[in-house]
Amino acid sequence: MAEAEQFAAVIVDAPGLGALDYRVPEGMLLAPGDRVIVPLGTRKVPGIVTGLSPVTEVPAKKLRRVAAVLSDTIPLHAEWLALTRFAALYYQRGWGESAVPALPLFMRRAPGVRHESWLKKARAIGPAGGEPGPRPQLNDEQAEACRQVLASGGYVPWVLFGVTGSGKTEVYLHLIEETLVRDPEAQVLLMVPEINLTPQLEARVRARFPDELVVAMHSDFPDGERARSWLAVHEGRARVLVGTRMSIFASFRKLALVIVDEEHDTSFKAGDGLRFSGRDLAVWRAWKNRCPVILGSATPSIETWAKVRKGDYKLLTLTKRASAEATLPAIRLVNPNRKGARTLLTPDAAAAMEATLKAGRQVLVFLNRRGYAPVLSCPSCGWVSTCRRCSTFTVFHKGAKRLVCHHCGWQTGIPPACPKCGDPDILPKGTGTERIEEELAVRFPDRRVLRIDRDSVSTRHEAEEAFRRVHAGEVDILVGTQMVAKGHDFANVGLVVVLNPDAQMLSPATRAREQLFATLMQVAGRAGRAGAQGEVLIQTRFQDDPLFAALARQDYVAFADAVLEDRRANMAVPYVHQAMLYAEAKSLAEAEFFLTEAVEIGMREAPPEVRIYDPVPMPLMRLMNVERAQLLVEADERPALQAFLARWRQSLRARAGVEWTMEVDPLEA
DNA sequence: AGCACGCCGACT
DNA sequence: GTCGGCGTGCTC
Ligand SMILES: [Zn+2]
Ligand SMILES: [Zn+2]
Repeated sequence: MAEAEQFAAVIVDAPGLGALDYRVPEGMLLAPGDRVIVPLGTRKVPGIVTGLSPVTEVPAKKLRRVAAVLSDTIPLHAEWLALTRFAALYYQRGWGESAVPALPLFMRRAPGVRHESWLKKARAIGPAGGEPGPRPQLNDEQAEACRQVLASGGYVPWVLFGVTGSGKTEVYLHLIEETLVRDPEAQVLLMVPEINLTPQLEARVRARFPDELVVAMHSDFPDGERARSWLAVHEGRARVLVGTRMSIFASFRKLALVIVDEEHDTSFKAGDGLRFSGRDLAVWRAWKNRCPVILGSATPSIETWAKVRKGDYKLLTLTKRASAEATLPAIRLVNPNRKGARTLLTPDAAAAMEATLKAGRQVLVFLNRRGYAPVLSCPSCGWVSTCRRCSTFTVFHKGAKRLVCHHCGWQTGIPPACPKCGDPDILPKGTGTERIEEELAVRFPDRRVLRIDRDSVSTRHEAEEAFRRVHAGEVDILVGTQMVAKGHDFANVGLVVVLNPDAQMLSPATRAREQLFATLMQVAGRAGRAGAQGEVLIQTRFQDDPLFAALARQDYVAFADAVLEDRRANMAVPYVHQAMLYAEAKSLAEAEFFLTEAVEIGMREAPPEVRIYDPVPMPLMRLMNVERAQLLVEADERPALQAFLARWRQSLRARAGVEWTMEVDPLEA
């Protein structure tokens, strides 16, 4: 006897399309969450079943049939469908656009001939085995933090606030252990900011839980490996997932704890595609799963701190450095050399370096600028080296003998003379790590200087080798960018010199100050961790700025409270909510024209509480020969903004030659 | 997003 | 006369 006809609602990765109805062929068994292959126009595309119904509104002649169901594993869980749907609504995209690309390619392709054997191999991975690694005794603060979290029930967002070296990781490991013990099916997500920190932490987690399957996920993984981890988590075999922001879209069978390490790190925010915040989605996911979420940081982001102050997030504080003999470094502020001086390095800094080196300790010189000089320029006519494709300078790299665009990678050779006036005396202007390295080699001829930045160590292996040399004492002076601030402890560094924080002090970006504070706290944490007190010498002409006073006391709370007060007074984020509309075109005029039209449409649709600003060129106006403009939209209340965006997005009409995207909660506004 | 359809400029 | 440029619109 023939069964009643059934229709499947299927989401696909195409903009502006909702769920599409398809006929379910007789004999095909479908459930919500099943991955399918469906015809779309002339193509066959992957899709996800979101519902099944005996009726449809779609006219019969339009209806087509589901081509195949990918039945190699259990359907996607309802919680995962809810997550991707929320992300789509919140970040203003189609459901299919958030859900389908979140699956590894392997999980959205019709199975090939080797599919079965791959699955068998993928499912064969098991725990590391061996003896569990050491379980250090928790100090009373760590123990109290764990006690509070474990005594709580259901959804509670916690901020684990602790300085570098206060033992946050040990708290994570303890909470993970307890979570896994309490429920044999429970799974944990541990998110970390950067790929190069993943293997380190992954190894530590694996060593601690040798009898459990611990898997990793990050964008450097080839798809096969990503799919293997994905499947292990989806099927509930993996108990712990360690990964970067993309891992927030993993499908969990029973998520029982979410941890976001270094939650203030900007890498949790996706810069292209669906511009989601991995940290914010982590909080949503914990809420949905009625489980705790831990946001760990020595310098929480200002939006997170606002939630602590409001009482939305609960605070756990670790004040003690785990190694008892470690003391806070002494912070000393000195005036920078006057503008136009030959070098960035002040006599004060040089003298302090001399003393530290004499005492047999290492020096870390911090400068957040790669290359020899940010630009090459002609003193006679004012010519400056610029990128052919972007509206920016090309950076002078002396060793490589190239001028390089740090935004698009375009390069060119060093011109022998000024291309404009022929003057042969073109000069590097400003200072990067390469130049400092050169200067220090001259100034300290019998000291060994090592530079660590993305140019000097491009592979993970090279980076490890460089850090090994520092640890082994084969280096006296270490010159580095951001790269040295994160994750690595240098036990014998007695002095940190911060050459030019004023570059960031002068930045107009809203978040520049708090990011600088976080960076300085991090580099300061590199000094004095092996008993003797370390020193941090900062060259700045903003010595009265409360930022440095707070830094000297390592007082994040005072700093963050002051920032919040300022933001409230100026009605800035996080007290207002923002979205940005970006337009890209061959010319700035076209991009701005699109946005001007968008403003007109918006003005008709916006309720009074939504404020629409004027279109302006993006800070980097031209990138890769594409010119860009942006438009800021703001509201005091989130729901008003979201409702407006949803409607506005539908009204924006495509224009030939103009690409547009929307970003909710932009980092830069 | 793809992909087809369609309407105008320049080549065999 | 058709080859291909991309502007426009549709996909259950
Ligand atoms: Zn010149
Ligand atoms: Zn460029």
